[in-house]
Amino acid sequence: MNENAVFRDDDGRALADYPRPSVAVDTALMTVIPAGEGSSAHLGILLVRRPPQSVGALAGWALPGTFLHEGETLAEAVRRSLEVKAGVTGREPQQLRVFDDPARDDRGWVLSVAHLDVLAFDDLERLRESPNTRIAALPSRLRLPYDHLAIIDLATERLRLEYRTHPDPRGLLHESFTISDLRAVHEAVAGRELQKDTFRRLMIDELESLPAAAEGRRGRPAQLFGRSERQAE
Amino acid sequence: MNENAVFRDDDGRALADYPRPSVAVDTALMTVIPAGEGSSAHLGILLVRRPPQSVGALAGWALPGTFLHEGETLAEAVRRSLEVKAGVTGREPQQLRVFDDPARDDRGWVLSVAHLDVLAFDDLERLRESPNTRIAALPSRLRLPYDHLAIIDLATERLRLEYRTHPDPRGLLHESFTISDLRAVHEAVAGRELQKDTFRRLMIDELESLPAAAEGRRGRPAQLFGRSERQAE
DNA sequence: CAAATAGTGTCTGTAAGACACTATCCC
DNA sequence: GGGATAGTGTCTTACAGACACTATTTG
Repeated sequence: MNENAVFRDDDGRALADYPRPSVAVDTALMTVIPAGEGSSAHLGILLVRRPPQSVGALAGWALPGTFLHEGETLAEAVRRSLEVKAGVTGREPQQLRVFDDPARDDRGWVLSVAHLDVLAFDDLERLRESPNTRIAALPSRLRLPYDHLAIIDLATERLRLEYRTHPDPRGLLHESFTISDLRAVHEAVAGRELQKDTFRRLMIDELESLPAAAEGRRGRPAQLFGRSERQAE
Repeated sequence: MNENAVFRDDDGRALADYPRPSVAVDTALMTVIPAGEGSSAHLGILLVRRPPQSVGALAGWALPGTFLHEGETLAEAVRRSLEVKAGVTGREPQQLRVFDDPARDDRGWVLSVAHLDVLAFDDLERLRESPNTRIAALPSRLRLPYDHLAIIDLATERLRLEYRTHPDPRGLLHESFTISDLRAVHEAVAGRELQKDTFRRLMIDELESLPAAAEGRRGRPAQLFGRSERQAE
């Protein structure tokens, strides 16, 4: 501890003199919803039902969030909020930006640090029965409170950047997959169709081929790939 | 105000129940120091002298920063700290990230939101006489407190990204300049030499040529350019 | 003239995009 | 064989990087 600077800031005022804001975290937990009948794979976002006492004029769904506790890092607060509110274990929450409009929350002075986290759809399957969570397809027409729509936009943009140059940096696929599987994920993230030949040549160097082919599908069986070490870069 | 949710969070606890962190801003105000005798143009960072009561084991220089005041946005706090600590008017503070290690500041629980801002060297000239500020060349061997070295690295990286694809997004040059001037700035930001022919062809489409040539220099006079509208993109 | 800097012509290698073809499975 | 999907050959275009040349000034 610094003996000279007993809780004083650079301006010489004691820290306790300043009013302090509440600091919250809000998380866009994104996933790729697999293709169903008539729909191709698409982005999804985890929403949680807001408890009755905090429901205002807006709809009852929101991004999971919580207030930062003392002695806790932001990432820890994000993981805690995902666990408590949705029973989901997050992975690598990544900061997007701080929302700092002093009037953004009518409950008081609340800063919110927006985060992005990503989980494979399988890991979210268990939420299917819970009435307090949902996975909404994007773009969503739901009305969300605070800056949550802006957070989702930022998160989508960040995710697109990450997937633009790497096969599966966030682990949306599991141990083995075909290049078609991977392309479906990329098309969902990018929000547009990708050419199969160009895509293959772009990704093939960063994948590790497995000694097996996909089974039980139509057409010529495809080579299976795994995540190579290079993906971490 | 929301009548139903009288200062309660989503978990039903009153906001006042939670201890709140102090929130600070720290700013990497960067510039490009023009070429002198024997040295080419290079990046510089504004440092301010820390007042005696806050000086700990580390050296007496730090990035300018302050605590966030009530009712203030982060950008406003950044501008205020630049004005108060260095007499400088900042431009467009941009968030880099939140430093959130609970133990990062031994004065207490302090989150710091790191920012990047940029000023042309001319606008910093007036600081020359002040003993409480300095513009340090980068990379600096100074020992700085807290996470300030990490902030500078982040800021440098961000600046490189911005200048990689645009002529002068942050206004490091004034109304008119030659492509050589512009290249000197880019070499300072990138930290390496750039080829003059490739650089010219990369930038020329985003510049607006002025009906004049540079005077008072050696060699063939160069065309002058201004910032075109496209630079805002 | 020489020195110095501005600006251009042009070749090379790489890579994305696009089209068309071949390959191999299931029914 | 027909349908479906996997995978490749190859052409075009674009563009960064590099080298060498020409252009225009000052001293």
